[in-house]
Amino acid sequence: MNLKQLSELLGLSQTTVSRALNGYPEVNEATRERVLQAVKETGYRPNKAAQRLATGKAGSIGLVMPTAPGHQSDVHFGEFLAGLGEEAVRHDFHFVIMPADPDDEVAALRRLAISGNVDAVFVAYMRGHDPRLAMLKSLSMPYVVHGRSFGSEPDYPYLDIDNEGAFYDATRLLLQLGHTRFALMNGPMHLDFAIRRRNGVISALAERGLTLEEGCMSHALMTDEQGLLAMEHFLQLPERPTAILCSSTVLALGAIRAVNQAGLRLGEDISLIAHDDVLPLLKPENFSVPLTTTRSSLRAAGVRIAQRLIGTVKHAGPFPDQELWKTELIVRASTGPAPRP
Amino acid sequence: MNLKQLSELLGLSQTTVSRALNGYPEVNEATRERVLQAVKETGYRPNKAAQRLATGKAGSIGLVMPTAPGHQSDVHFGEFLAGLGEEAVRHDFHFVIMPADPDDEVAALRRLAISGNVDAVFVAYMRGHDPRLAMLKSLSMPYVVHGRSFGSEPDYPYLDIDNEGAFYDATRLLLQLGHTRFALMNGPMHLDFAIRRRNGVISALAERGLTLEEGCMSHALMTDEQGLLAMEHFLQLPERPTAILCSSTVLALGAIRAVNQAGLRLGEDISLIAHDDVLPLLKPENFSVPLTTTRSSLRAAGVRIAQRLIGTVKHAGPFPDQELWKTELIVRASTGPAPRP
DNA sequence: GCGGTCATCCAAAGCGCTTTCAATTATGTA
DNA sequence: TACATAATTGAAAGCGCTTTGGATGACCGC
Repeated sequence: MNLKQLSELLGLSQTTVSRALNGYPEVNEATRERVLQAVKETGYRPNKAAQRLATGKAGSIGLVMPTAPGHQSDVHFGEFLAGLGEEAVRHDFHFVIMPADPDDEVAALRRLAISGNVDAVFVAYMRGHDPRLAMLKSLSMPYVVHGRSFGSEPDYPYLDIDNEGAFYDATRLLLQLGHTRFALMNGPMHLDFAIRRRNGVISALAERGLTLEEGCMSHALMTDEQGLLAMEHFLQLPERPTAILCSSTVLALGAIRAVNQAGLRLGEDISLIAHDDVLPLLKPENFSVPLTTTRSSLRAAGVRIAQRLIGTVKHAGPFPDQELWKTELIVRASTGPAPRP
Repeated sequence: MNLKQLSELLGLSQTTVSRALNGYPEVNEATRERVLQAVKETGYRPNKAAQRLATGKAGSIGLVMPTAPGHQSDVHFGEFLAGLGEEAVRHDFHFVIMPADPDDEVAALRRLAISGNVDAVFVAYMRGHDPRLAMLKSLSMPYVVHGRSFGSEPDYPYLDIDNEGAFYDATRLLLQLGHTRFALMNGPMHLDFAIRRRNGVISALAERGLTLEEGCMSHALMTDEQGLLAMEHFLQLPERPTAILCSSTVLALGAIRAVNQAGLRLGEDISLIAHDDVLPLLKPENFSVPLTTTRSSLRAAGVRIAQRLIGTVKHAGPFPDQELWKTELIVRASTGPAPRP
């Protein structure tokens, strides 16, 4: 069933039927009713491809999913997607996901954008001086970035959390508890959030005249294995750190395993604060020693970004171009006073 | 830049350019070279919407993502998606993800299929007597199902793992170790895999004249919390089970927490075998007591399903309609001889 | 009774591509 | 040399929808 058939069935022109369907005012209410009724009976659905060709609108937002044979799928990604989805479903939008090799993201993003398959794109895993920004700006397609790009002019639409503030506050808490030997277990160094978190830690330490040694910093993929390795390394240092800042509860998972294996007690010998993206799988309160965390829901960020993207496409009101969310610092049992030497 | 402009630029007809681009044989090689060169220089990309309208092919596969405000995002889903993506990227396919309320999946699937946005669909989280099967069959669109539907005629294309066999074998192993009191921690009862796994356990037990009490079975969402709750319940039974079969490493996470909290030792007081979907986040060998598991990679299943789907759309050779993968039973430290009474 | 305003509706022109049917030229064959 | 055959290329007809630019009456005020 297509428009032509439907209009013939009704004895109307395609024009009128199309207008009735799309809520144009210049069609008689009685006629509109008749059309709507016929749609119900026949189960007519407009062909999206044709609609898109005619209007240029696709009703979908696009994103690039980094993936490769060896590439670990990222829980964070799934959680974010769930947030996007939650909002998209309310507006009858869908996503187009373009899987791409992580090395090929710029090109993949461009392909996606000019494919005509999407009305807007969303970009995550921002890096310092991210090359995608220039590309996005040249594209004249709505976009929102999750995170920011350190070193780039902040003149693009983004939603980010205050990573620096979060880790600054967390570090201050540990300082107040008397800790003096710190270590930071971070995400890959080229990623924006990792840069800012490190800066947060460093500036809080600097206020007390402390510094973060190179050996007390790890930058790695946020997997539990890397957490284990990093922590094992920290624990073997001559001046073993007593305060650990950790960029993810996933890293914390491995880190705590290392702590246990070393026969140390979390919250007593070692204090640890992790950033919590509110992954359903990894609740900080469910760790054997509940984790002190800086919290910000990744899923909520997904919802918000979808809102902004879809809103922009639909020309529904203006949206703030830049949003910076504060995180919460939630104290649980994994932090305690620095052990007496 | 569109086809018309490109063809004018080249002094050729749209027909010839189109054919050159799509690899038709009836175009002179020299001409084809010239066209390809021009494409490079101009950066021309065919408009997908137009292509789709003309051919009816979309170059994408669709799937429904269950999601809702309260709905927990599922790690299993993300992992599967990664597998699909890995294969899709090789063929320049993308996905269209339609987020939908879990109660609305049949309708969402239908909408997706007839939207014209996808060439094939994929369906997961199969249930007993799944109503989506009838719908899919009526659709005349290629599809592959992950899992099967207990109680339905197996005349649809699927990829499944031998859930019954896996849990049968696991149960037998525990029987051989001398266990006699069993419990099963399963996924939601309406899901096909849960039904089959339960049957596997029951039939292995039956061979020894044993049965699985109603109280020794839990059917719940596969989250660590549910694992904790279920295990706490099991541990309070008068005849406490010593052998636990567990449908997911995620459930096991919570279950083991309960075991530890009760002061029991895994692998000694309690033996546990979990099914391992090979989630990067949850490696059985990284548990404090490494887990004995039945293993089958969810990601590999994703890759394979994408292969079949894309292959079918591209008319690339015939594919087996039904595949049943065996699982591996890998013994680690979480299983041991039944404790002496 | 006439120009003017509304309220409705329609014919037809795209949107950018693929594909059928035909035309044109080059190549071989008798 | 004349004719069948193969190799290339094009014109034009869709694919199913939206939208522009009129029609066609009905209704009004003068």
